Amino acid sequence: MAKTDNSNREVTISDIARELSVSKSTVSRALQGHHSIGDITKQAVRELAAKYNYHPNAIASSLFKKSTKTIGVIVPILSHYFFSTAIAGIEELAYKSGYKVIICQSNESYEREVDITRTLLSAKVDGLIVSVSRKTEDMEHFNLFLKKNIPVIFFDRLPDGIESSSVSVDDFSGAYKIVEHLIQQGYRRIAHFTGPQNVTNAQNRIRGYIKALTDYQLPIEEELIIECGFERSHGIETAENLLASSIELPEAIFAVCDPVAIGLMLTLKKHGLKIPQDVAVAGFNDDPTATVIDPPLTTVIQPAFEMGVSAVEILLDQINGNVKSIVKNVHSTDLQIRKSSIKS
Amino acid sequence: MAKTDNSNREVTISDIARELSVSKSTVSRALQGHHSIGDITKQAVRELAAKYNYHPNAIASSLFKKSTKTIGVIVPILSHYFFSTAIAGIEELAYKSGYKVIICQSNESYEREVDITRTLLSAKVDGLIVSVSRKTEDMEHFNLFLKKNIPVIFFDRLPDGIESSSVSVDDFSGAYKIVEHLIQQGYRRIAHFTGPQNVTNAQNRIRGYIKALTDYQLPIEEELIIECGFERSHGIETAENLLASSIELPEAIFAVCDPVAIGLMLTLKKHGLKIPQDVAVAGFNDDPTATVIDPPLTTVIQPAFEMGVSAVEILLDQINGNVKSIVKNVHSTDLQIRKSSIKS
DNA sequence: CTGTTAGCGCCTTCAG
DNA sequence: CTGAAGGCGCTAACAG
Repeated sequence: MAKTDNSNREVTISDIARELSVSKSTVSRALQGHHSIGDITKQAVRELAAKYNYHPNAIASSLFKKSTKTIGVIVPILSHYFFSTAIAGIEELAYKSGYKVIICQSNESYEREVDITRTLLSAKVDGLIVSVSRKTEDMEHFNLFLKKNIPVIFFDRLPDGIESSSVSVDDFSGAYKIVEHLIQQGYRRIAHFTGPQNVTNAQNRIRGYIKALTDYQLPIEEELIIECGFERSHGIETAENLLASSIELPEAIFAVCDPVAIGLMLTLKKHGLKIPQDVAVAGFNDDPTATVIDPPLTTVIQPAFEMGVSAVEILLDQINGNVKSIVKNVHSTDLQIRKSSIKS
Repeated sequence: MAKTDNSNREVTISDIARELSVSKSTVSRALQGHHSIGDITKQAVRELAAKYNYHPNAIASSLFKKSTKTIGVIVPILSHYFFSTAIAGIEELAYKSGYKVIICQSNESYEREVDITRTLLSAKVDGLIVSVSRKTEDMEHFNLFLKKNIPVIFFDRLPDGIESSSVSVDDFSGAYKIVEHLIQQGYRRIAHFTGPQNVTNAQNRIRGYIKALTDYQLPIEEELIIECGFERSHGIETAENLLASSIELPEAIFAVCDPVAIGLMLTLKKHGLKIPQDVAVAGFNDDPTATVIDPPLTTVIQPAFEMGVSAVEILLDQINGNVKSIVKNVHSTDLQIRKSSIKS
């Protein structure tokens, strides 16, 4: 118990070096299994490190190496199934690749998103994976990363006006396929509960919807394209408004995502309407609730977990300089037909 | 373009200092709004910092300050509603308090959990919030944090044999209340689909179940306490096994959590059984699916988001040394009675 | 009000 | 095969 015994200090390579009467460099090299270190030394260093519960200070190492082995992730909201599943995929590959994941939620606020990017820039993340908030129009805060050569991968919601890699699903064709399916079932007057219009995936789903109607020579009725949010509560609200309005009830409704479709179905059922007899419903996402509701919901499968994995794959390629060019990864979608859309 | 122009280097306080012909300390102080710096200097420094998109290197600062403003979070699986919602609460308060959150999922693997703690120890997180994997029996890896005076808060699933603060719900009384409700509805033969037994909350729910039966002088039938996992698939499997077995169908089933209850209900319905007429069902969690299934599921509300917030509150208190002693935060639960358990 | 100095813990040339 | 030295970017005494 010398007076230098600062009992509550972390053990460092210096401590180990001193005790073993070798230099810090030797310890450092031994710890990382450098070939040019004698086996006896290596062994001794490792034993002492284990004995003292030594854990390398990744902060110090990052400072030197200019790489934190950390990736930042920004999503609008963590508790949504799609996002939490995508993050599970992100974390999975990141973990296997030795990367840590810092997660942040923008709560759909532009200001918070900007603030988060500042924090992440300071944290010196090696890369960024983002699904932008629906309030975000200006993309300068992401450009800061690109200027500093920190790769940014956008997923699900892609921003306009910034050139960077992305992972998404083919929203257009997914929407097209599901609307086509409704048409083929014999539904003619098909409404669409759409998402906020500054979010690209919502735009693309509308386009798919319109294209399908057009291809099948059905009229596009403006009043049947109704703006809505992404949540169940928005689906309920929009459905209530529709039922209270003078608009004649459509034969089928394609909702921008499953939570909205679920809200819609609950509302229809509450009003005594039968699905699909009175109104057919289709969603997007294949949320776990889709198979729970009665009747089960027809939807488009969006591979959330795999999208997260893809985002990390692309990100690591860019971090490691394997790929310089911009990659636009578009996952294909699968139609999942269930009873909510089957004309009996 | 002097030859020292390393164009792709990050701007540091040294660069700003040089350009302004002041010392690094002055820049550092100006940036953090130190009172003893002249307004003109301060102004000049800030303008230049903004012009160069300067972002303080939090890594360097952490190295000096021995605090990373980062908290580590370990959960078994990210994509479960309870966990993703709890994490949303964690992130919310952490963000407001200037902390970053590193999330990791153990995938219910003990080895991975241990490995993650090593990474987090190296990352020098200021604190840890954990829901242990169901395979975890040995807690030494968490003791390492406590030995180094890094606070650890356990939530939801509390480990045996380690003294640390925790956030949980009163699983015992939640289970007691819901079983009592079933009894009061007139159900007598009540089964319980329980969770893995090395997880404390599952244990406590069993205890609540048994206590309620005992208090109402109903027999405890071993064959009606059936071990199950925490997922919908486990509920389906366990329900199928029960239906295929020689055990007489109970009047009501209390499932350890909503996903299991949902799996159970889907299976019962598939077999043409009516809920609650043939079998009543109750769950735990108030998952979003509970209000979607028909009939809506009676459950116990567990305030996931608030639990996350509480965990961070306690953690920050301990990090800041405000509270040294161990805090056991137990949230109370609320019974949410819906049609799945109402005797008609 | 500002500058000088000395690290935080680690890694990697460059010498032996 | 090993050691010495310097520095990553920032901060906080300690001096002016």
